[in-house]
Amino acid sequence: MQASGSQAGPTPPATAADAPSASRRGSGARTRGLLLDSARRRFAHDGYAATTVRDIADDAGVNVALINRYFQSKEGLFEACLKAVIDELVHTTGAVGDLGRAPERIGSYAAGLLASDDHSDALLLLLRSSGDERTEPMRTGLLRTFSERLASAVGREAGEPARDELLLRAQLVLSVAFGVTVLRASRGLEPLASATEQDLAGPLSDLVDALLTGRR
Amino acid sequence: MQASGSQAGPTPPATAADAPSASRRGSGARTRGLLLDSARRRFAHDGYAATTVRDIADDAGVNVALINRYFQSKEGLFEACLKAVIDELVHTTGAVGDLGRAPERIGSYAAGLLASDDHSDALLLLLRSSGDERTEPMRTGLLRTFSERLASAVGREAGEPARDELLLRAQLVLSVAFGVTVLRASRGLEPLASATEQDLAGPLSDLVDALLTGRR
Amino acid sequence: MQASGSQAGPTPPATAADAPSASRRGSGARTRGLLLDSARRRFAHDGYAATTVRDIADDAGVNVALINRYFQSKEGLFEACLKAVIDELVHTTGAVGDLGRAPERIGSYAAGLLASDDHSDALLLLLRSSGDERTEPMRTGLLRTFSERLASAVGREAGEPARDELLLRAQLVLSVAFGVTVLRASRGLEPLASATEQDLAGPLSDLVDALLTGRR
Amino acid sequence: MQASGSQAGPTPPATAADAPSASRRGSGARTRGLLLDSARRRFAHDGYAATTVRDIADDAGVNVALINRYFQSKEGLFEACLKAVIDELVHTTGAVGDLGRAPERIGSYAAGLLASDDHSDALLLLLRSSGDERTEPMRTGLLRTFSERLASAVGREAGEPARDELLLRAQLVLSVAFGVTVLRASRGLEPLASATEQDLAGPLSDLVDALLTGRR
DNA sequence: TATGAATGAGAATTCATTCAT
DNA sequence: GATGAATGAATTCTCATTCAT
Repeated sequence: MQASGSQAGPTPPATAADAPSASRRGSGARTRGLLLDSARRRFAHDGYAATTVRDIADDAGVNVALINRYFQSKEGLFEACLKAVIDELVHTTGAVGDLGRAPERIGSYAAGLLASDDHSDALLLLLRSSGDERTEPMRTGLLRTFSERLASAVGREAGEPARDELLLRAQLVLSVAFGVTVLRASRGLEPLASATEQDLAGPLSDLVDALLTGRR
Repeated sequence: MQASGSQAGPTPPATAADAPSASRRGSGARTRGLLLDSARRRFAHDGYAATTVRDIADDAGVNVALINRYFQSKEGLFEACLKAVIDELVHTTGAVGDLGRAPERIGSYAAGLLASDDHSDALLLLLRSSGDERTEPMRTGLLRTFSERLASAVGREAGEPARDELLLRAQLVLSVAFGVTVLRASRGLEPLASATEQDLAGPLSDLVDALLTGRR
Repeated sequence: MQASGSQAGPTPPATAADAPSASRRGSGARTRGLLLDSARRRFAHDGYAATTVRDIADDAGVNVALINRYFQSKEGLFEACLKAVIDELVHTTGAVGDLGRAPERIGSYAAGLLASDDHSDALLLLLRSSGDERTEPMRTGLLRTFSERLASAVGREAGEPARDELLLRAQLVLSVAFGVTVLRASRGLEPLASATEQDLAGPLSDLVDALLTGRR
Repeated sequence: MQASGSQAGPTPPATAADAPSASRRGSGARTRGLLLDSARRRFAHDGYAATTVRDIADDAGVNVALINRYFQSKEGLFEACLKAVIDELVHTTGAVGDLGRAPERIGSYAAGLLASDDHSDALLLLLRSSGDERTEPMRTGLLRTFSERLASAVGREAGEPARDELLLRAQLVLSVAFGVTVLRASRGLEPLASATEQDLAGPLSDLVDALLTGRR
């Protein structure tokens, strides 16, 4: 579920032959989308500083100068990616509230998230920084939102520990998500690296259960 | 537990008052150590590409050219940091085996690790890459070692689940460690950002308990 | 006979008046040519190590970064110069075979070669090395070709001495060419430094005659 | 016949164990000599700019800083080499006058010169420049002296051509010497590269004969 | 809208030289 | 006299960005 459509296999070079129709008129939006897609992948995997605008443009099969045309700057492109990712995640995780307090439902929801390449990239991107302080609040805001949703999804429940304690525990759940993403991105640590959604669902449910629905 | 002493806050400019005596002869080792220290911090927090050799040298209060003198290249310095960190962690986590199967002991041990700035930097560094493929095996090797130790620390126990399942669960515990480190590095996500060792110990013990020892 | 035209005195700064029109689109080849020209002169006269890419770019009236754009590296530019020079010389000296055995024809041909600034630069460049071993065969190959042509131009003749002896003598003729070039480059050794083509033709014919055709 | 004694094989690394006696006192002169020797070789073969003071010091088995101690600067060391070489050559070639007008004597004398590694280095060094204009006159002076000696060695003779014409021819003889040296330094052009003194003597005599003792 | 060409700032690295034992 | 340590000036190269078609 990328910002803009197309894209089947991973990192499609998007050759010029891709768009035989609509040669000029209105092709701007398409180009913009292609750039957003490849930028997200590059930024997520290599980090902001290690990514070259030329890398991105080449991946998108598009001239470099167009990055500045459509996004003003590399920084601007990064921000656009971040915004897109945040929107996506806010939307996707809106469902968390509906999951109710059942830990295994949260667990398998998380497992699904982590097993998808697209969502992995999204999480990864949230950990990347361009060095610009302005984007920090965006990132932190999303994390806060997310952990609050998670806390309140189970918070009505039982023992009702101190709010902060519950929030901390929710953030630990979040930590697992990021930790798994980050370790899986390293490629090479088996069995985690190639664990399927099914492999992850069980352990994650246990984990959520232990942290949030706490006896103790 | 850095290579060379001092170091309290982040990036100490190494004022002249740091070491008033022993000015030239034989001061090489000290300089090397200062560079390793500031490099570790910079690489861990900003990543390899975003870190400038000048940043590092300035932090260490030392001439830039000395980086090449002592480490051949920026890349060489990074590798040296990685090696140091790995040695440290292998050593530190050697104790894991002795922790026995008690989850709360593992939990509070992990809490101590995560609360220390030095160890946070170490974990963070493990996630950074200079782009050189040669360092990948070092990283992965440590992670493998670590997760195996963790698995076998509890493996003797009871039900003895399939080795891979246990390993996966151990790697999920590792994931939390990395996830927490990565989120805490963002600064700004409260209460996680300023949680103390005590705050973390409880939830982490629950987590370890659920993942490793647990009924399942 | 340079890659691109103009060029009278040494190091022409390529004033704006050089090419007022055709400002951007498609000007790449021209720029490449300007760089090749100034590089050849600089490398030939100052040697590889003593030549700065900035020198070359300034001589060509062009931004330094374009050297890397068009030739990848300083080394790449050097190699390109070498290739161009070799092609030129192989072509130019193809005529040697046609000169037949008449020594005065070879002598005056050589005189013409040595008196031309462009060809001097070509010979000089053949003596320069960037330190890269890969270019050695190119150089030696040309010298071999050249001396063989020279040898066989007269070889059909008379006594037909041992092939090696003849080749050695041909290489001595080559040596004179390089020696003269090298000494003339020093500027300051009169009358050699400012000897004209006519001044050189006679002595050189005698020399060729003595070495190659000769009674012996 | 190097500037300072010792030195058996080519490029002896001169290990510290070389001088077991006279540990300190008076070792300065020795060090100076070692440096001059290795500098000459390096400068001759690699050129001034491509040679690092560290190369030289390492070859000599001596600390780098001593170059500045004894010769003030890299430039100073180069000048010292040049002076030494010039003195040597002025002395050695003083004999030319005595050779009389017999071309074969001059030829075989030249052959001896070219076949010796030491003298090759000397000639090579004369073609190297540090970029400092001050050394130009030294070089040119020697060349002038030498060609005049050569001219007057045969000048008394017969036809007595115009002085300039004779001088030019003498300089062409010089050119062969430099040309051969330069081509032999390239290593790889056979048979010239490994021609012995005997191989060279004959052709060179012919050449000298044709150029200087000219019928014509 | 798109593109090749050009630019300038900044990065790592090398190197001659100087300092302080 | 000799040496390891340190320094600052250069040099090559990369890269985001802007220009002119």
